[in-house]
Amino acid sequence: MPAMPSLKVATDDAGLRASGAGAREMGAGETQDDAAMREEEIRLAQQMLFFAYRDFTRSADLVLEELGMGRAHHRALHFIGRHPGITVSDLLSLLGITKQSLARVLSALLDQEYVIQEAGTADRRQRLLTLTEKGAEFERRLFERQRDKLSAAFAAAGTSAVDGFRRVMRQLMDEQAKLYLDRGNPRLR
Amino acid sequence: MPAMPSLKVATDDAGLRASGAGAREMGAGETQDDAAMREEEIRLAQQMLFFAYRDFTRSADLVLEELGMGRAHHRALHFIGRHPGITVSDLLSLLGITKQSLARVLSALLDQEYVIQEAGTADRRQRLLTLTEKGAEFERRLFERQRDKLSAAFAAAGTSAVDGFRRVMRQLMDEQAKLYLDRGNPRLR
DNA sequence: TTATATAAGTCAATGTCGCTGCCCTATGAG
DNA sequence: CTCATAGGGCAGCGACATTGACTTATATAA
Repeated sequence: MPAMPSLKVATDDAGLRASGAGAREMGAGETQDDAAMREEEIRLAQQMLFFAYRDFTRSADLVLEELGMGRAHHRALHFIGRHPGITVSDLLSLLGITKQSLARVLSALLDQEYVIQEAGTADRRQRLLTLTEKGAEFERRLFERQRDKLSAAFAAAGTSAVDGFRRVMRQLMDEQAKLYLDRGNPRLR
Repeated sequence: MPAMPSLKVATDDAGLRASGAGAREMGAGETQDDAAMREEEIRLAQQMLFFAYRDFTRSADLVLEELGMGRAHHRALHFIGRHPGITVSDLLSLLGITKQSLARVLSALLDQEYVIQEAGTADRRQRLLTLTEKGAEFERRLFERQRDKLSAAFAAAGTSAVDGFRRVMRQLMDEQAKLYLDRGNPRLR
C-alpha cells in the first residue's frame, strides 16, 4: 500500500484552466467561475471513479491472486453464476470482449472445473455454461469480499445516497447495458 | 460494439442463492427474503460499477488509441495537469503503481513532449513534472470526452443523485484516496 | 439437397499495463 | 564521510485485451 503523497506541490492555479483552446462555451448568464466550478466537479468525479473502481476491485483481486486468476475470471464467474446455462456468445456480449480474450479465461475455468459446458438442447451448436459446485463456492467467496465493501459503503452513505449512486451509474453505461439491467437482469427468457 | 445478448437463458432461480456455504448470517428479525434482496442489490451494484466504468473510460480510450497511448497515459496527464510541478514519487503514490510501470508511460510522454521535467529548486534530486502546451491541449481533449459523458449523466440523474453518487463513491475508496480528495485536492502546499 | 449462416474453438501475432528483482547516479542530511 | 532518498534503467514475467484467418459442427433456408 503506497503512502498517499504529502503533495508539497507548487500551488499555482493551473489546475483549473477554464479558458483556452477547447474550453466549453458558457450558457446565458453563466460566469467564468460557474464554468470553472463545473469543470472542477467533473474532474473530481473522474478521480472518484478511478479511485473507487480501483479500490473496490482490489478486495477480490487478492483472493483471485491466490489461485492464479484475474479479474476476467471473476467477471466470467459472476455472469455465469447469474445466468446458468448462458451461451458463450451471450457471455461475450455481456463482457464486451472478443472470443479470443474469453477463450483463455474460459478454458482455465473449465480445466479447473469451476464451470461445465453442455450442448444446448434446442441448438446443439451451443455450449451452455454453468457453474459447478466448486465454481459456485469460489464465486461466492469472491462475492463476499466485494459485498462487504459495498454494504459498508452503502450503510455509511445512507439509502438516499445509494439511490443517487445508482441513478448516476446507470447514466454512465451504454444503452445496451442499461437495457440489460432494466429488464430485471437474470430473468429473461 | 457488441449487440447485447437476447439472453434466452434458462430461467431458473440460481441467480439468487441466499443459502449455502458462505451465506451471510441474518440479523434479528431478518427473513431469508430480506437477505436475498440485499444480495441482489449488491450484485446489481457490482454490475453497475463494471458497466459504468467500462463505458465511461471507453470514450477517452478512442482518442488515446489514435495516438498509440492508453489509459495509463491519460491518468498521468490528468494528475500532472492537476498538480503542475508534481514530483515523480507523489505521482506514483497517486496512481498506486510501481516506478517501473510509470517509467514506460512517463518516458513516452516526455519523448513526445507532452510533459517536461525540471529539477526541483529546494531538492535538486526531484524531477518536477509539468504539462507542456501540447500536453495540456491533449489532456483537455481527453477530458472533454469524459466531461460530456459525465455532465450528461449528472444532468439526467439530477443534483441530489449526484450528491449520493459522490457519497457512495467516496466510501468505496481507500482511506488515503479519501484524504487526498478531502483536502481540496490540487491545492495543498 | 445444397448453399449459406451461425456457434464455438483455435492458431499466431501484437500491445498495454501492471509486477519483481537488481543496480546505478545524483543529491540531501546527519 | 556515511547513509538515505529521488529518480532512472535493465531484464524478465504475467494478465488481459486485440486482430485476422481458419476449422468444425450444426442449423436453416433456397
